[in-house]
Amino acid sequence: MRDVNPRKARRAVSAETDLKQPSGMAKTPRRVRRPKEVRERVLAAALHAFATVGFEGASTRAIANDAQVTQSLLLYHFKTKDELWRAVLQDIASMEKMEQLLASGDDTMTAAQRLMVAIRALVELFAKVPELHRLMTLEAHQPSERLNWIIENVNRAPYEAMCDLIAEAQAEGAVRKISPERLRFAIVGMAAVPFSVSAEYQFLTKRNPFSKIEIEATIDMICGMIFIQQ
Amino acid sequence: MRDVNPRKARRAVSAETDLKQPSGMAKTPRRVRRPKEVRERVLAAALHAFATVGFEGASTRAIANDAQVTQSLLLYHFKTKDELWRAVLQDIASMEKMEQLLASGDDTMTAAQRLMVAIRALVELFAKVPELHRLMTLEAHQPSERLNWIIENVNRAPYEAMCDLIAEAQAEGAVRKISPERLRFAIVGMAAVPFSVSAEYQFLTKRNPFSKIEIEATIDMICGMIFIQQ
DNA sequence: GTTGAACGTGATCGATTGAACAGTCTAAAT
DNA sequence: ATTTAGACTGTTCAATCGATCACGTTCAAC
Repeated sequence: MRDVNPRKARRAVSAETDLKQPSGMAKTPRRVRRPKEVRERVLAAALHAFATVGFEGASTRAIANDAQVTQSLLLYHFKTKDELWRAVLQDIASMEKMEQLLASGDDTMTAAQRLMVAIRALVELFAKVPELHRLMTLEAHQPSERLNWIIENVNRAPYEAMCDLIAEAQAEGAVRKISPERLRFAIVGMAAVPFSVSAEYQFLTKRNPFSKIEIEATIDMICGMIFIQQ
Repeated sequence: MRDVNPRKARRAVSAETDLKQPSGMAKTPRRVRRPKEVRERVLAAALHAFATVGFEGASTRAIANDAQVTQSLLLYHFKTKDELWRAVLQDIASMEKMEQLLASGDDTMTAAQRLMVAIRALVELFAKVPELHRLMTLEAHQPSERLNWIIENVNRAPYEAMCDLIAEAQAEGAVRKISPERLRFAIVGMAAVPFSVSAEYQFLTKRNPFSKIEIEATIDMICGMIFIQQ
Protein backbone atom coordinates (compact mmCIF):
# COMPACT_ATOMS: atom_id res chain seq x y z
CA MET A 1 0.00 0.00 0.00
CA ARG A 2 2.90 2.27 0.57
CA ASP A 3 5.02 1.02 -2.32
CA VAL A 4 4.61 3.46 -5.15
CA ASN A 5 6.75 1.46 -7.53
CA PRO A 6 5.93 -2.08 -6.45
CA ARG A 7 8.41 -3.91 -8.65
CA LYS A 8 11.54 -2.10 -7.61
CA ALA A 9 10.50 -1.90 -3.99
CA ARG A 10 9.83 -5.61 -3.93
CA ARG A 11 13.36 -6.37 -4.99
CA ALA A 12 14.92 -3.88 -2.60
CA VAL A 13 13.08 -4.53 0.63
CA SER A 14 13.54 -8.01 1.98
CA ALA A 15 10.30 -9.47 3.26
CA GLU A 16 9.46 -7.81 6.59
CA THR A 17 5.87 -8.41 5.60
CA ASP A 18 3.70 -9.46 8.47
CA LEU A 19 3.85 -8.52 12.09
CA LYS A 20 5.31 -10.95 14.55
CA GLN A 21 6.61 -11.15 18.07
CA PRO A 22 10.34 -10.67 18.55
CA SER A 23 10.92 -14.41 18.97
CA GLY A 24 13.64 -15.82 21.18
CA MET A 25 12.18 -14.62 24.47
CA ALA A 26 11.87 -17.51 26.89
CA LYS A 27 8.76 -16.32 28.74
CA THR A 28 5.20 -16.86 27.57
CA PRO A 29 4.19 -14.37 24.84
CA ARG A 30 1.82 -12.58 27.27
CA ARG A 31 -0.46 -11.55 24.44
CA VAL A 32 -2.46 -8.38 24.81
CA ARG A 33 -6.16 -8.55 24.06
CA ARG A 34 -7.90 -5.35 23.11
CA PRO A 35 -10.53 -6.22 20.51
CA LYS A 36 -12.13 -2.76 20.63
CA GLU A 37 -8.84 -1.01 20.07
CA VAL A 38 -7.90 -3.45 17.33
CA ARG A 39 -11.13 -2.75 15.48
CA GLU A 40 -10.63 0.99 15.80
CA ARG A 41 -7.06 0.93 14.57
CA VAL A 42 -7.95 -1.33 11.66
CA LEU A 43 -10.91 0.83 10.66
CA ALA A 44 -8.77 3.96 10.68
CA ALA A 45 -6.04 2.33 8.62
CA ALA A 46 -8.56 0.84 6.23
CA LEU A 47 -10.32 4.17 5.66
CA HIS A 48 -7.01 5.74 4.80
CA ALA A 49 -6.02 2.88 2.51
CA PHE A 50 -9.33 2.61 0.65
CA ALA A 51 -9.46 6.35 0.06
CA THR A 52 -5.83 6.45 -0.99
CA VAL A 53 -5.34 3.51 -3.33
CA GLY A 54 -8.93 2.38 -3.92
CA PHE A 55 -10.64 -0.82 -2.91
CA GLU A 56 -8.67 -3.11 -5.18
CA GLY A 57 -5.43 -1.28 -4.56
CA ALA A 58 -5.63 -1.63 -0.79
CA SER A 59 -4.20 -4.84 0.58
CA THR A 60 -5.38 -6.35 3.82
CA ARG A 61 -1.78 -7.02 4.76
CA ALA A 62 -0.77 -3.37 4.35
CA ILE A 63 -3.81 -2.24 6.32
CA ALA A 64 -3.04 -4.72 9.08
CA ASN A 65 0.56 -3.56 9.14
CA ASP A 66 -0.53 0.07 9.45
CA ALA A 67 -2.82 -0.88 12.30
CA GLN A 68 -0.04 -2.83 14.05
CA VAL A 69 -1.98 -6.03 13.72
CA THR A 70 -1.48 -9.32 11.91
CA GLN A 71 -3.42 -9.91 8.72
CA SER A 72 -4.97 -12.99 10.26
CA LEU A 73 -6.37 -10.95 13.12
CA LEU A 74 -7.76 -8.39 10.71
CA LEU A 75 -9.58 -11.12 8.82
CA TYR A 76 -10.74 -12.57 12.09
CA HIS A 77 -12.52 -9.36 13.06
CA PHE A 78 -13.74 -8.58 9.53
CA LYS A 79 -14.35 -11.83 7.69
CA THR A 80 -13.60 -10.49 4.23
CA LYS A 81 -12.10 -7.40 2.63
CA ASP A 82 -15.56 -6.49 1.44
CA GLU A 83 -17.00 -6.64 4.94
CA LEU A 84 -14.13 -4.49 6.18
CA TRP A 85 -15.00 -1.92 3.55
CA ARG A 86 -18.63 -1.84 4.65
CA ALA A 87 -17.59 -1.54 8.30
CA VAL A 88 -15.44 1.47 7.43
CA LEU A 89 -18.36 3.32 5.89
CA GLN A 90 -20.76 2.33 8.62
CA ASP A 91 -18.26 3.82 11.04
CA ILE A 92 -18.29 7.11 9.15
CA ALA A 93 -22.07 7.14 8.90
CA SER A 94 -22.33 7.03 12.68
CA MET A 95 -20.02 10.01 13.20
CA GLU A 96 -21.11 13.03 15.16
CA LYS A 97 -20.68 15.52 12.33
CA MET A 98 -22.75 13.26 10.12
CA GLU A 99 -25.71 13.51 12.43
CA GLN A 100 -25.38 17.28 12.62
CA LEU A 101 -26.10 17.27 8.91
CA LEU A 102 -29.51 15.78 9.54
CA ALA A 103 -30.67 17.91 12.47
CA SER A 104 -29.09 21.31 11.97
CA GLY A 105 -30.27 24.02 14.32
CA ASP A 106 -33.58 24.21 16.13
CA ASP A 107 -37.12 25.21 15.22
CA THR A 108 -36.72 28.87 16.17
CA MET A 109 -34.28 29.42 13.32
CA THR A 110 -35.12 30.36 9.76
CA ALA A 111 -34.41 27.86 7.00
CA ALA A 112 -31.57 30.09 5.82
CA GLN A 113 -29.95 29.99 9.25
CA ARG A 114 -30.34 26.23 9.46
CA LEU A 115 -28.83 25.85 5.98
CA MET A 116 -25.87 27.88 7.12
CA VAL A 117 -25.40 25.53 10.07
CA ALA A 118 -25.62 22.54 7.74
CA ILE A 119 -23.01 24.00 5.38
CA ARG A 120 -20.68 24.55 8.30
CA ALA A 121 -21.18 20.97 9.43
CA LEU A 122 -20.51 19.74 5.89
CA VAL A 123 -17.26 21.66 5.51
CA GLU A 124 -16.10 20.58 8.96
CA LEU A 125 -16.99 16.99 8.14
CA PHE A 126 -14.88 17.00 4.99
CA ALA A 127 -12.05 18.72 6.86
CA LYS A 128 -12.20 16.07 9.56
CA VAL A 129 -12.60 13.11 7.21
CA PRO A 130 -11.18 14.13 3.82
CA GLU A 131 -11.12 10.44 2.95
CA LEU A 132 -14.91 10.49 2.68
CA HIS A 133 -15.10 12.49 -0.52
CA ARG A 134 -12.11 10.72 -2.03
CA LEU A 135 -13.82 7.44 -1.35
CA MET A 136 -17.08 8.69 -2.85
CA THR A 137 -15.24 9.89 -5.93
CA LEU A 138 -13.76 6.44 -6.33
CA GLU A 139 -17.07 4.65 -6.02
CA ALA A 140 -19.71 7.00 -7.38
CA HIS A 141 -18.76 7.27 -11.02
CA GLN A 142 -20.49 4.10 -12.12
CA PRO A 143 -23.38 2.05 -10.81
CA SER A 144 -22.25 -0.76 -8.53
CA GLU A 145 -23.25 -2.79 -5.55
CA ARG A 146 -20.97 -0.80 -3.29
CA LEU A 147 -22.36 2.53 -4.55
CA ASN A 148 -25.95 1.48 -3.91
CA TRP A 149 -24.93 0.47 -0.44
CA ILE A 150 -23.27 3.82 0.28
CA ILE A 151 -26.18 5.85 -1.02
CA GLU A 152 -28.80 4.03 1.01
CA ASN A 153 -26.75 3.68 4.19
CA VAL A 154 -24.77 6.91 4.25
CA ASN A 155 -25.74 9.44 1.64
CA ARG A 156 -29.45 9.58 0.98
CA ALA A 157 -30.68 11.01 4.26
CA PRO A 158 -28.25 13.96 4.42
CA TYR A 159 -28.76 14.58 0.71
CA GLU A 160 -32.50 14.91 0.98
CA ALA A 161 -32.27 16.91 4.18
CA MET A 162 -30.04 19.47 2.51
CA CYS A 163 -32.17 19.67 -0.63
CA ASP A 164 -35.24 20.35 1.51
CA LEU A 165 -33.37 22.98 3.48
CA ILE A 166 -32.28 24.70 0.27
CA ALA A 167 -35.84 24.69 -1.10
CA GLU A 168 -37.15 26.19 2.15
CA ALA A 169 -34.49 28.87 2.19
CA GLN A 170 -35.32 29.67 -1.41
CA ALA A 171 -38.98 30.05 -0.47
CA GLU A 172 -37.85 32.56 2.15
CA GLY A 173 -36.10 34.44 -0.64
CA ALA A 174 -32.71 34.01 1.02
CA VAL A 175 -31.09 31.72 -1.52
CA ARG A 176 -30.48 31.98 -5.27
CA LYS A 177 -33.13 30.34 -7.38
CA ILE A 178 -31.25 27.31 -8.68
CA SER A 179 -32.35 23.70 -8.79
CA PRO A 180 -31.81 22.57 -5.16
CA GLU A 181 -30.30 19.28 -6.31
CA ARG A 182 -27.77 21.01 -8.56
CA LEU A 183 -26.98 23.51 -5.85
CA ARG A 184 -26.37 20.79 -3.28
CA PHE A 185 -23.81 19.10 -5.57
CA ALA A 186 -22.16 22.48 -6.08
CA ILE A 187 -21.98 23.00 -2.32
CA VAL A 188 -20.50 19.55 -1.82
CA GLY A 189 -17.96 20.27 -4.54
CA MET A 190 -16.86 23.53 -2.99
CA ALA A 191 -16.85 22.07 0.51
CA ALA A 192 -14.95 18.90 -0.31
CA VAL A 193 -12.39 19.64 -3.02
CA PRO A 194 -9.97 21.78 -0.96
CA PHE A 195 -9.55 18.88 1.44
CA SER A 196 -9.65 15.98 -0.97
CA VAL A 197 -6.86 17.51 -3.06
CA SER A 198 -5.20 19.03 -0.02
CA ALA A 199 -1.62 18.47 -1.14
CA GLU A 200 -2.26 20.21 -4.44
CA TYR A 201 -4.08 23.01 -2.61
CA GLN A 202 -1.19 23.48 -0.24
CA PHE A 203 1.39 23.30 -2.99
CA LEU A 204 -0.30 25.83 -5.28
CA THR A 205 -1.72 28.29 -2.74
CA LYS A 206 0.91 27.93 0.01
CA ARG A 207 -1.98 27.77 2.47
CA ASN A 208 -3.08 24.89 4.69
CA PRO A 209 -6.71 24.03 3.87
CA PHE A 210 -7.16 22.34 7.24
CA SER A 211 -6.25 25.44 9.25
CA LYS A 212 -9.02 27.14 11.19
CA ILE A 213 -8.65 30.28 9.09
CA GLU A 214 -8.99 28.47 5.77
CA ILE A 215 -11.95 26.44 6.97
CA GLU A 216 -13.77 29.58 8.04
CA ALA A 217 -12.89 31.30 4.78
CA THR A 218 -14.25 28.35 2.83
CA ILE A 219 -17.50 28.42 4.77
CA ASP A 220 -17.82 32.17 4.27
CA MET A 221 -17.17 31.83 0.56
CA ILE A 222 -19.84 29.18 0.09
CA CYS A 223 -22.42 31.14 2.06
CA GLY A 224 -21.50 34.32 0.25
CA MET A 225 -22.10 32.63 -3.05
CA ILE A 226 -25.41 30.91 -2.45
CA PHE A 227 -27.18 33.44 -0.24
CA ILE A 228 -28.68 36.53 -1.81
CA GLN A 229 -27.11 39.69 -0.42
CA GLN A 230 -29.30 42.74 0.06
CA MET B 1 -9.79 -4.49 -12.81
CA ARG B 2 -13.34 -5.40 -13.42
CA ASP B 3 -13.62 -7.91 -10.61
CA VAL B 4 -15.35 -6.22 -7.76
CA ASN B 5 -15.03 -9.23 -5.51
CA PRO B 6 -11.71 -10.63 -6.67
CA ARG B 7 -11.70 -13.78 -4.59
CA LYS B 8 -15.03 -15.13 -5.67
CA ALA B 9 -14.58 -14.00 -9.25
CA ARG B 10 -11.20 -15.68 -9.41
CA ARG B 11 -12.72 -18.96 -8.44
CA ALA B 12 -15.67 -18.63 -10.76
CA VAL B 13 -14.13 -17.42 -13.98
CA SER B 14 -11.66 -19.86 -15.47
CA ALA B 15 -8.54 -18.12 -16.65
CA GLU B 16 -9.24 -16.43 -20.01
CA THR B 17 -6.48 -14.06 -19.03
CA ASP B 18 -4.41 -12.90 -21.94
CA LEU B 19 -5.32 -12.32 -25.53
CA LYS B 20 -4.25 -14.78 -28.15
CA GLN B 21 -4.93 -15.72 -31.73
CA PRO B 22 -7.59 -18.36 -32.31
CA SER B 23 -5.03 -21.10 -32.85
CA GLY B 24 -5.62 -24.03 -35.13
CA MET B 25 -5.75 -22.05 -38.36
CA ALA B 26 -3.26 -23.46 -40.82
CA LYS B 27 -2.28 -20.20 -42.49
CA THR B 28 0.36 -17.83 -41.19
CA PRO B 29 -0.93 -15.67 -38.30
CA ARG B 30 -0.95 -12.59 -40.56
CA ARG B 31 -0.33 -10.26 -37.68
CA VAL B 32 -1.74 -6.76 -37.86
CA ARG B 33 0.63 -3.93 -37.04
CA ARG B 34 -0.91 -0.64 -36.00
CA PRO B 35 1.37 0.87 -33.35
CA LYS B 36 -0.47 4.22 -33.35
CA GLU B 37 -3.83 2.59 -32.83
CA VAL B 38 -2.43 0.27 -30.18
CA ARG B 39 -1.04 3.19 -28.21
CA GLU B 40 -4.34 5.04 -28.43
CA ARG B 41 -6.42 2.11 -27.31
CA VAL B 42 -4.06 1.34 -24.43
CA LEU B 43 -4.02 4.96 -23.30
CA ALA B 44 -7.81 5.11 -23.26
CA ALA B 45 -8.12 1.86 -21.34
CA ALA B 46 -5.39 2.91 -18.92
CA LEU B 47 -7.01 6.29 -18.21
CA HIS B 48 -10.23 4.53 -17.38
CA ALA B 49 -8.51 1.96 -15.21
CA PHE B 50 -6.30 4.37 -13.27
CA ALA B 51 -9.20 6.70 -12.55
CA THR B 52 -11.45 3.82 -11.58
CA VAL B 53 -9.35 1.59 -9.34
CA GLY B 54 -6.31 3.75 -8.72
CA PHE B 55 -2.73 3.24 -9.78
CA GLU B 56 -2.04 0.19 -7.65
CA GLY B 57 -5.47 -1.29 -8.27
CA ALA B 58 -5.13 -1.21 -12.04
CA SER B 59 -3.38 -4.20 -13.55
CA THR B 60 -1.49 -4.00 -16.81
CA ARG B 61 -3.13 -7.25 -17.87
CA ALA B 62 -6.65 -5.92 -17.37
CA ILE B 63 -5.76 -2.71 -19.21
CA ALA B 64 -4.26 -4.70 -22.08
CA ASN B 65 -7.32 -6.90 -22.20
CA ASP B 66 -9.58 -3.86 -22.35
CA ALA B 67 -7.50 -2.47 -25.18
CA GLN B 68 -7.61 -5.80 -27.07
CA VAL B 69 -3.86 -6.16 -26.79
CA THR B 70 -1.49 -8.58 -25.10
CA GLN B 71 0.17 -7.52 -21.88
CA SER B 72 3.55 -8.04 -23.52
CA LEU B 73 2.70 -5.56 -26.24
CA LEU B 74 1.51 -3.03 -23.70
CA LEU B 75 4.82 -3.27 -21.85
CA TYR B 76 6.64 -3.06 -25.14
CA HIS B 77 5.10 0.30 -25.96
CA PHE B 78 5.23 1.61 -22.39
CA LYS B 79 8.22 0.08 -20.64
CA THR B 80 6.74 0.13 -17.15
CA LYS B 81 3.38 0.70 -15.51
CA ASP B 82 4.73 3.96 -14.18
CA GLU B 83 5.66 5.16 -17.64
CA LEU B 84 2.21 4.20 -18.90
CA TRP B 85 0.70 6.34 -16.16
CA ARG B 86 2.79 9.33 -17.19
CA ALA B 87 1.89 8.82 -20.85
CA VAL B 88 -1.79 8.85 -19.93
CA LEU B 89 -1.53 12.24 -18.29
CA GLN B 90 0.67 13.65 -20.99
CA ASP B 91 -2.02 12.62 -23.42
CA ILE B 92 -4.63 14.55 -21.45
CA ALA B 93 -2.40 17.58 -21.14
CA SER B 94 -2.21 17.85 -24.91
CA MET B 95 -5.96 17.77 -25.41
CA GLU B 96 -7.75 20.51 -27.26
CA LYS B 97 -9.97 21.56 -24.37
CA MET B 98 -6.89 21.81 -22.19
CA GLU B 99 -5.34 24.38 -24.46
CA GLN B 100 -8.55 26.38 -24.55
CA LEU B 101 -8.06 26.83 -20.83
CA LEU B 102 -4.83 28.69 -21.46
CA ALA B 103 -5.88 30.97 -24.28
CA SER B 104 -9.54 31.71 -23.71
CA GLY B 105 -11.03 34.34 -25.98
CA ASP B 106 -9.20 37.17 -27.75
CA ASP B 107 -7.87 40.58 -26.78
CA THR B 108 -11.04 42.47 -27.62
CA MET B 109 -12.89 40.79 -24.76
CA THR B 110 -13.07 41.92 -21.15
CA ALA B 111 -11.48 39.76 -18.48
CA ALA B 112 -14.95 38.80 -17.28
CA GLN B 113 -15.89 37.56 -20.74
CA ARG B 114 -12.66 35.61 -21.04
CA LEU B 115 -13.21 34.08 -17.60
CA MET B 116 -16.64 32.96 -18.73
CA VAL B 117 -15.09 31.26 -21.75
CA ALA B 118 -12.53 29.57 -19.51
CA ILE B 119 -15.23 28.32 -17.16
CA ARG B 120 -17.12 26.87 -20.10
CA ALA B 121 -13.97 25.12 -21.32
CA LEU B 122 -13.36 23.76 -17.83
CA VAL B 123 -16.83 22.30 -17.44
CA GLU B 124 -16.73 20.82 -20.93
CA LEU B 125 -13.30 19.35 -20.21
CA PHE B 126 -14.55 17.57 -17.09
CA ALA B 127 -17.63 16.41 -18.96
CA LYS B 128 -15.48 15.01 -21.73
CA VAL B 129 -12.83 13.49 -19.45
CA PRO B 130 -14.44 12.86 -16.06
CA GLU B 131 -11.52 10.58 -15.29
CA LEU B 132 -9.28 13.63 -14.97
CA HIS B 133 -10.70 14.90 -11.71
CA ARG B 134 -11.08 11.39 -10.29
CA LEU B 135 -7.44 10.82 -11.04
CA MET B 136 -6.45 14.12 -9.46
CA THR B 137 -8.47 13.28 -6.38
CA LEU B 138 -6.60 10.01 -6.10
CA GLU B 139 -3.19 11.60 -6.40
CA ALA B 140 -3.46 15.06 -4.94
CA HIS B 141 -4.20 14.36 -1.29
CA GLN B 142 -0.61 13.81 -0.26
CA PRO B 143 2.76 14.93 -1.58
CA SER B 144 4.29 12.44 -3.95
CA GLU B 145 6.48 12.09 -6.98
CA ARG B 146 3.47 11.54 -9.22
CA LEU B 147 1.68 14.60 -7.83
CA ASN B 148 4.66 16.87 -8.44
CA TRP B 149 4.81 15.54 -11.96
CA ILE B 150 1.13 16.25 -12.60
CA ILE B 151 1.27 19.76 -11.20
CA GLU B 152 4.28 20.81 -13.24
CA ASN B 153 3.28 19.06 -16.47
CA VAL B 154 -0.50 19.41 -16.46
CA ASN B 155 -1.89 21.63 -13.77
CA ARG B 156 0.23 24.66 -13.06
CA ALA B 157 -0.22 26.61 -16.29
CA PRO B 158 -4.05 26.44 -16.41
CA TYR B 159 -4.18 27.10 -12.66
CA GLU B 160 -2.19 30.30 -12.88
CA ALA B 161 -3.98 31.40 -16.03
CA MET B 162 -7.34 31.11 -14.30
CA CYS B 163 -6.16 32.84 -11.12
CA ASP B 164 -4.89 35.75 -13.20
CA LEU B 165 -8.15 35.90 -15.11
CA ILE B 166 -10.13 35.97 -11.87
CA ALA B 167 -7.98 38.76 -10.47
CA GLU B 168 -8.41 40.81 -13.63
CA ALA B 169 -12.16 40.30 -13.63
CA GLN B 170 -12.25 41.34 -9.99
CA ALA B 171 -10.37 44.51 -10.88
CA GLU B 172 -13.08 45.19 -13.43
CA GLY B 173 -15.60 44.85 -10.60
CA ALA B 174 -17.30 41.94 -12.33
CA VAL B 175 -16.41 39.17 -9.88
CA ARG B 176 -16.93 38.77 -6.13
CA LYS B 177 -13.98 39.83 -4.03
CA ILE B 178 -12.70 36.46 -2.87
CA SER B 179 -9.16 35.16 -2.85
CA PRO B 180 -8.62 34.15 -6.52
CA GLU B 181 -6.91 30.93 -5.48
CA ARG B 182 -9.76 29.88 -3.24
CA LEU B 183 -12.27 30.85 -5.89
CA ARG B 184 -10.52 28.80 -8.53
CA PHE B 185 -10.68 25.67 -6.34
CA ALA B 186 -14.37 26.36 -5.76
CA ILE B 187 -14.94 26.64 -9.50
CA VAL B 188 -13.09 23.40 -10.13
CA GLY B 189 -15.15 21.71 -7.42
CA MET B 190 -18.44 22.85 -8.89
CA ALA B 191 -17.33 22.06 -12.42
CA ALA B 192 -15.94 18.61 -11.73
CA VAL B 193 -18.01 16.94 -9.05
CA PRO B 194 -21.21 16.35 -11.06
CA PHE B 195 -19.18 14.34 -13.55
CA SER B 196 -16.76 12.61 -11.24
CA VAL B 197 -19.63 11.24 -9.14
CA SER B 198 -21.90 10.91 -12.14
CA ALA B 199 -23.58 7.68 -11.10
CA GLU B 200 -24.54 9.14 -7.73
CA TYR B 201 -25.70 12.34 -9.45
CA GLN B 202 -27.86 10.39 -11.85
CA PHE B 203 -29.23 8.13 -9.14
CA LEU B 204 -30.19 10.94 -6.76
CA THR B 205 -31.34 13.62 -9.21
CA LYS B 206 -32.67 11.39 -12.01
CA ARG B 207 -30.84 13.66 -14.44
CA ASN B 208 -27.91 12.88 -16.72
CA PRO B 209 -25.03 15.25 -15.86
CA PHE B 210 -23.47 14.69 -19.29
CA SER B 211 -26.53 15.90 -21.22
CA LYS B 212 -26.25 19.19 -23.07
CA ILE B 213 -28.96 20.70 -20.88
CA GLU B 214 -27.25 19.80 -17.62
CA ILE B 215 -23.86 20.97 -18.83
CA GLU B 216 -25.30 24.36 -19.80
CA ALA B 217 -27.15 24.59 -16.49
CA THR B 218 -23.94 23.84 -14.60
CA ILE B 219 -22.07 26.55 -16.50
CA ASP B 220 -24.87 29.03 -15.88
CA MET B 221 -24.93 28.20 -12.20
CA ILE B 222 -21.21 28.72 -11.75
CA CYS B 223 -21.24 32.02 -13.63
CA GLY B 224 -24.32 33.16 -11.74
CA MET B 225 -22.55 32.52 -8.47
CA ILE B 226 -19.19 34.13 -9.08
CA PHE B 227 -20.17 37.13 -11.20
CA ILE B 228 -21.72 40.15 -9.50
CA GLN B 229 -25.20 40.83 -10.80
CA GLN B 230 -26.34 44.41 -11.18
C1' DG C 1 -11.63 -25.38 38.84
C1' DT C 2 -13.60 -26.45 34.33
C1' DT C 3 -15.40 -25.21 30.26
C1' DG C 4 -16.22 -22.82 26.01
C1' DA C 5 -16.41 -18.92 23.34
C1' DA C 6 -13.70 -15.13 21.87
C1' DC C 7 -9.11 -13.45 20.67
C1' DG C 8 -4.85 -13.93 18.35
C1' DT C 9 -0.98 -16.42 15.67
C1' DG C 10 1.94 -18.47 11.83
C1' DA C 11 1.94 -21.36 7.89
C1' DT C 12 0.08 -22.17 3.66
C1' DC C 13 -3.07 -22.34 -0.55
C1' DG C 14 -4.01 -21.07 -5.53
C1' DA C 15 -4.42 -17.02 -8.15
C1' DT C 16 -2.65 -12.81 -9.86
C1' DT C 17 0.69 -9.25 -10.05
C1' DG C 18 4.64 -6.32 -12.89
C1' DA C 19 8.35 -7.41 -15.35
C1' DA C 20 11.95 -9.84 -18.16
C1' DC C 21 13.13 -12.64 -21.89
C1' DA C 22 13.99 -15.16 -26.19
C1' DG C 23 12.11 -15.45 -29.89
C1' DT C 24 8.98 -14.57 -34.51
C1' DC C 25 7.16 -11.66 -37.86
C1' DT C 26 6.59 -7.21 -40.78
C1' DA C 27 7.74 -3.37 -43.42
C1' DA C 28 10.63 0.09 -45.00
C1' DA C 29 15.29 1.29 -46.35
C1' DT C 30 19.29 -0.19 -48.83
C1' DA D 1 16.99 -9.29 -52.69
C1' DT D 2 18.98 -8.41 -48.34
C1' DT D 3 19.27 -6.14 -44.23
C1' DT D 4 17.55 -4.20 -40.15
C1' DA D 5 14.90 -1.68 -36.83
C1' DG D 6 10.71 -1.96 -34.97
C1' DA D 7 6.25 -4.44 -33.75
C1' DC D 8 4.54 -8.32 -31.57
C1' DT D 9 4.13 -13.05 -29.20
C1' DG D 10 4.07 -16.80 -25.48
C1' DT D 11 6.48 -18.31 -21.47
C1' DT D 12 8.36 -17.67 -17.21
C1' DC D 13 9.74 -15.47 -12.76
C1' DA D 14 9.60 -13.93 -7.82
C1' DA D 15 6.57 -11.23 -5.14
C1' DT D 16 2.27 -10.45 -3.35
C1' DC D 17 -2.66 -11.06 -3.20
C1' DG D 18 -7.21 -12.60 -0.27
C1' DA D 19 -8.50 -16.29 2.17
C1' DT D 20 -8.35 -20.68 4.98
C1' DC D 21 -6.70 -23.49 8.38
C1' DA D 22 -4.97 -25.74 12.65
C1' DC D 23 -3.47 -24.22 16.55
C1' DG D 24 -2.26 -21.54 21.05
C1' DT D 25 -3.92 -18.15 24.62
C1' DT D 26 -7.12 -15.45 27.42
C1' DC D 27 -11.14 -14.37 30.07
C1' DA D 28 -15.61 -14.57 31.95
C1' DA D 29 -19.49 -17.58 33.27
C1' DC D 30 -20.75 -21.50 35.78
